[in-house]
Amino acid sequence: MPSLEQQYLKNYNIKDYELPLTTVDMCIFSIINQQLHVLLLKRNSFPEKNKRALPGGFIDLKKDSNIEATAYRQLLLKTGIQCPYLEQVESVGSQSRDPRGWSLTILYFALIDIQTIDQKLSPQSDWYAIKEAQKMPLAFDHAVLLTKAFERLKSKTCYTALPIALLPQKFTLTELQTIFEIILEKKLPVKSFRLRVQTAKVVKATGQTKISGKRSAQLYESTGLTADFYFPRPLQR
Amino acid sequence: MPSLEQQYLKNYNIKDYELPLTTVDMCIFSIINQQLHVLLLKRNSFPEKNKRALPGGFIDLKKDSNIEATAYRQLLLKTGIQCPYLEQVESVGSQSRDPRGWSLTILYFALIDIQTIDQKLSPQSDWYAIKEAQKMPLAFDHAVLLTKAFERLKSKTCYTALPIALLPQKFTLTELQTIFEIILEKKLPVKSFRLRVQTAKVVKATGQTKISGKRSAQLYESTGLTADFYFPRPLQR
DNA sequence: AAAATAGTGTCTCTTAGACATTATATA
DNA sequence: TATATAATGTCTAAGAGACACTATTTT
Repeated sequence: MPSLEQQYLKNYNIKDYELPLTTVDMCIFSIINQQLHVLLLKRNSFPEKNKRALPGGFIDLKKDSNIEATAYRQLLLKTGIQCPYLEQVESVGSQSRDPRGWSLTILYFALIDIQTIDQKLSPQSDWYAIKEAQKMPLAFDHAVLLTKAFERLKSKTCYTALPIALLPQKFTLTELQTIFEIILEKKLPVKSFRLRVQTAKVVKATGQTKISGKRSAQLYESTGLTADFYFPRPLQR
Repeated sequence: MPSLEQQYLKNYNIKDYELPLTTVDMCIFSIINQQLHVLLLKRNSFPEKNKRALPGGFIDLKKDSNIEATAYRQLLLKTGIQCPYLEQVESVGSQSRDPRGWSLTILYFALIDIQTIDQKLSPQSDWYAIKEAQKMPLAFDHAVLLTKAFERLKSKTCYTALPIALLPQKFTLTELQTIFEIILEKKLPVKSFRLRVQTAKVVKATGQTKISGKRSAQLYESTGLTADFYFPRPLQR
């Protein structure tokens, strides 16, 4: 004989309740040509057909065992890459953000190094410089989402070494500093930047050097402490 | 003649898609008897009947125009209060967290001063000290949610003046420091704490004093900068 | 006066930021 | 050798943390 709880669950029907349309949207950031870029897709179906949108889509209750799985699936689908830095930003939901009805999106951002993926993007997707993307009329409330994700990235750049995820495995400290400067949209003092990352042990020298411009530079790599390391003092905004 | 997009929306039926069960759950924090407490409800229906759970519930697509509205509605329903500090923590969703099916919750935390509400709680709800609550077998994954919310509170206590929201409008600096110490579970140096909050201008003296113990103390109040102010240097964890 | 709580003085240490200087590679 | 880029030296300022000290109230 089934328990009361088993009976309850047997009779429970999800379709009896009205639920919000739930999606996962992603800001995939990468540095291209010394500028922060974001991946946008041109929508080829209604609603908001032909407008640019953040990559994303519905949670697939069959395929995705949790929301992060949805995010990784979308990322793989759109960029062909498997394991970048992924972070949940926040969830935005309202009656009005999608004409199809009450809808909710869980916003993530990803940091990738575009050089390390040779995968060709779908013809619908393209990289846009943040500043350009923020001027374009994006689908739904994606302009707001983009700003939220960008703000989070800027904010975390002030107190973590997160931007390392935007570089190839080996990089020079000048390259790293440049990435920080691109994100924060301001110059940083060389000496204290180097002291900061080196005393924090978020990078270690590889012994190798890189000859790109004039004098060759030391190549560094992440120590792997990046994800959870917080600098003792944040950079000024 | 309707446009193609209008036709698409007319034929669009939400019920054609499988959607996650979406709820908003809340950690309502308050200081009682010099300890951080959280409001828990005893569930009186399946599933997880009779277990303690965080207050929360389904988004009401008719009543709630956005997710924050759901959070405020739940808060009013459970505590009778209207305008405390409310912050979204994160969203957690998976196949397995609820026996009814794929479910998603958007987790918020609220900070209230229990003294300022004379509202009686429903007989199902009760305050538990964090340490006690973390030892109890909570419904669903609410133990994990509780820990996430507590972690966020601790973390923000290190670089903002957020705990002010746990106090009545007027308070002494010693009271404020005590709240910080309760949350961070460690003693703080008196001199630098006072310097910190005063130079940051997150509190201002009211001119009034409070006679509670021996020597009377100055009463301060929030300057309202609390929400977005970040101290230039975080407290150590 | 004693005790308890409120509040200040002063020192050290760390680290961001400013700015000058040196080092090393290429052309 | 000139030049550009890489990297270091040295100083200042701000603020956290430690610890000793003073102030004010009640009993």
